[in-house]
Amino acid sequence: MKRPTIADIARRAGVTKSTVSFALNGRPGVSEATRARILDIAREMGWQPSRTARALSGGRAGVLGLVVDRPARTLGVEPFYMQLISGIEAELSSRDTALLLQVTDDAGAQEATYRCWWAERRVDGVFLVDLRVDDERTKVLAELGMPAIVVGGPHGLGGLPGLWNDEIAPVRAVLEYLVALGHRRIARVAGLPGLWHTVMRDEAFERIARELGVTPSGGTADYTGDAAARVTRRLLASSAPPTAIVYDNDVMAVAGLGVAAEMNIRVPDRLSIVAWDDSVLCRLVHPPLTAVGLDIAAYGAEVARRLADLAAGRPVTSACHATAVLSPRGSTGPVR
Amino acid sequence: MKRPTIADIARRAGVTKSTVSFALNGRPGVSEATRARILDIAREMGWQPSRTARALSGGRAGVLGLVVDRPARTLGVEPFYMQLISGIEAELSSRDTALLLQVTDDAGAQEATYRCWWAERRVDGVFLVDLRVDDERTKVLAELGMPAIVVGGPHGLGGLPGLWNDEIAPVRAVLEYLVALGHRRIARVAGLPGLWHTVMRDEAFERIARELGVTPSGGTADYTGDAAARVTRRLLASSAPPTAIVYDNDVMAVAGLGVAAEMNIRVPDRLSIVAWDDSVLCRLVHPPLTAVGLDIAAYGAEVARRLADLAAGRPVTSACHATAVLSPRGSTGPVR
DNA sequence: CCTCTCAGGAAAACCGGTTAAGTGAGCGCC
DNA sequence: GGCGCTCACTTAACCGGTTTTCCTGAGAGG
Repeated sequence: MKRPTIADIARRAGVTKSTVSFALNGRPGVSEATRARILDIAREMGWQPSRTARALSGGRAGVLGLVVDRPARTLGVEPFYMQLISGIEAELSSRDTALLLQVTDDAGAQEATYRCWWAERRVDGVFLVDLRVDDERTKVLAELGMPAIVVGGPHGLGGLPGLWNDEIAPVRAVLEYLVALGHRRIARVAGLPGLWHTVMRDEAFERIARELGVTPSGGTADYTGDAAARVTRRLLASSAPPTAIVYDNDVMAVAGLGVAAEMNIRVPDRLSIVAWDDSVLCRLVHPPLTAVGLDIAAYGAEVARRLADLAAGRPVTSACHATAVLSPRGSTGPVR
Repeated sequence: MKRPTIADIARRAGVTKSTVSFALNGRPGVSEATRARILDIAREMGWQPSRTARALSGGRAGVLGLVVDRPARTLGVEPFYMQLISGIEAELSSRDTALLLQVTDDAGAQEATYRCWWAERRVDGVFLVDLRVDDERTKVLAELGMPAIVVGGPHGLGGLPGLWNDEIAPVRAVLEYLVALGHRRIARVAGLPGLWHTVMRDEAFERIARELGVTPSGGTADYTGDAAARVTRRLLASSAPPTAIVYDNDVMAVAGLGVAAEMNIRVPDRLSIVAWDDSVLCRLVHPPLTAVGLDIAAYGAEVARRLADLAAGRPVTSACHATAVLSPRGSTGPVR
């Protein structure tokens, strides 16, 4: 009960392997009658092409890779990646391409993973996420000549194409919204320093805040609730505490809300909270969090589309994908 | 600048491909001197075996598959899967095996995916998660003769080995804990009906509650915050509302906490909340949630180990992996 | 000195496809 | 009638490994 191969089909059809291959792939050089007969036999025998054989012969693995290096615990609770992955998946599955996932705790191992995957021809290309400023990985990928797309990063990094989102406009939207509510002391709890979008937002926040006559303050955390809680406690315990805090992801914002509850600071009466990375998490808590978000699954799909094109040899340009929009909910209100 | 193949090594070493293959795989039939020379050359040329070639020749893909069919939005916020995946990953990467992931919204497509993967020899085996009672998938897998392990299900399903956790003892632990705090009206918000562990917990909850003289109540939700919130509102609005609610996952428990806040019901003063599936999410909110949990990453690693063994042809038995433990935190307290 | 044995390595088949090159029949055209 | 052309298909090489079979030469033993 072995699975059928094209050789089996060829034998049954009384032709050769190559004819079968041509017929099954819809290429010219086979008469319609023969083609129909071959297709019938293939269907009847339940033939499916062997991925590995195709990959070996065609030189393409039909697999794209994604390395995520955040500790498992952090990763689990942060919706961003799962949404991105599911968006990528949706696009790839329609293209008959698979996603190879690697979850690491070690940033250094990532480069090694890329080298290994490429050397083994295990993947046709990779998604580069969590781009840092002066990211070494872009150089490695460029050097390897490995198709790669920078998810959330600018163009021109080692010549790799990127797909990013507008990080400036949402910062302005959030600040103008808070200012309109009367807030003048606004803090920002930033995510991992060194990440490209963190730097972008930091810079925009500082600049636009001053422009709007707001006193910016803030701190840095690593996207975990614990770190965000520490920063939030410090901010709220200061002599001139902020009346609004903007968090760089949803997890930290929820943690901030928890700290407010713990300190008996009512939200939004005495403190407004805004989350980046809108997700169900924001609507899970009470009050629901005002958040800046976009359709991450759609973003993932677009990124996947571009990387697939790139891996297939088609040229891909860099682009800005979308601008996150602000969804006001219960966690923000006029300053007392 | 092509990557080196064993043929290149053979040419440089003045031997044949087969000798190189034997040398590189540590098989007998090659003199130590020749072996050392070949290994040197291979290292110098930066040779890496081609996955696809190995897979084609050896008949093994070096890939294990996981199909998760929950909508992207739900999945993203639920830490369980990411932790499981990262545990699986950790184990597999040390075995030089990859994880193929498919995220579906459609339960029906899952069976097709298995068939396709197996026909294309894309994977050597699959993880079967979210086991339902009378699950059709076990039959399909058994029929295909595809190595598979049931994650969180009993033994004997179509002969597939399983690795599950003790679902009974934690139910007893939670109920005894709540009873000791004086609770007599305890509700349970169950997860997706039809899932094996939901049924197990339902049954255990009912039985042990009666045994302890507790009036059980409850409802069913689909693991989403929205559904859990609806059920919670109904429970709390009833004439004899529960003094404690046990939720089948962390996301629903957080939603329940939100509903309590929205209804001005103080936790734990007037309502105690217990979450299954402990995760950072439980410690993110205020008060932090009392939860029943276990090391899911370790569970994933053990499951991966077993499936890898199975795919390699080694016999694997079913087993109970662990018993979740109760971590009391701020969301539970003595009944008023 | 002849044979037997066996290690070390060569040759070739194989896995399941793709693809370039070759072949023979049928046909139109001058 | 011969030439060239196209069509439909065959032959054979190739992808990069693994594995089986076969060959050769050296050393041991009688």
